[in-house]
Amino acid sequence: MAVSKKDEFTSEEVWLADVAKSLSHPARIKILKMLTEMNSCMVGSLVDKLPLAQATVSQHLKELKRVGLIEGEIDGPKVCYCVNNKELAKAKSALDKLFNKIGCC
Amino acid sequence: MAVSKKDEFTSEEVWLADVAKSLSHPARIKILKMLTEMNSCMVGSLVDKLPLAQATVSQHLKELKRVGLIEGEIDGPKVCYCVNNKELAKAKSALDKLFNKIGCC
DNA sequence: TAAATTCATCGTATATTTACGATGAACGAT
DNA sequence: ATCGTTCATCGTAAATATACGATGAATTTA
Repeated sequence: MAVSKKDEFTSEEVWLADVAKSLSHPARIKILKMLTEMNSCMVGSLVDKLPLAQATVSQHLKELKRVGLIEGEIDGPKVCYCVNNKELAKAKSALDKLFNKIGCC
Repeated sequence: MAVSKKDEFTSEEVWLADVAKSLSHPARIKILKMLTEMNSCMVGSLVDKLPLAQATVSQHLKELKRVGLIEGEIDGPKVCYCVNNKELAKAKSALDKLFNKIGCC
């Protein structure tokens, strides 16, 4: 974008937009589901089940980690990713609040 | 992106990601709130209260309209925008479903 | 009809996102 | 110590997103 104007909005709006951004790619939505469903959560397992290269999956994981929706724990040469229930609940609650606020035009 | 891989995901995942994308900018979140709060919903009124140029606001409205979260009704030389409660409810429900599905790692 | 208002769209510049192969770091196994 | 595995990061290419001024279409008003 030319120059970001995000400073001009409330931090709540910026944060919620950021959470939404982290959910704005089908691969990341699928990853969140997979981390819940799979017993194993090694990156390799995710790569096997996604139509994306390892580097790309790693990038998506980084984005989810950036906003705190997942956490990674190093386990030898592997990394075990896990959803962050606390942050997830916070996001759910904020989205609920937004959707309850809007929609009575 | 190089070449989109979105075809490789379910249409539900793609749609939900698309809804999230439409919420992924603070201006669009603010617009949804404003359309709910304001009695008037003319584009000019939105532009007055946003730190963005008219052309930019129009682009954000287009994005919200694209996914169906708002609708615009022509009223003379003006356009009255309005949240689409039906689509909003659908989005809320789908996000609820997602958040209930994930998060028990 | 002419002028003013309202808004979408075009053109454009810059930033960010998405995707991949290649490389490198960390670790376990041999 | 060397090798293979696992994953993050770098570099890069192409697509999208964000922002704005300028322009144009539609409509109302003078």
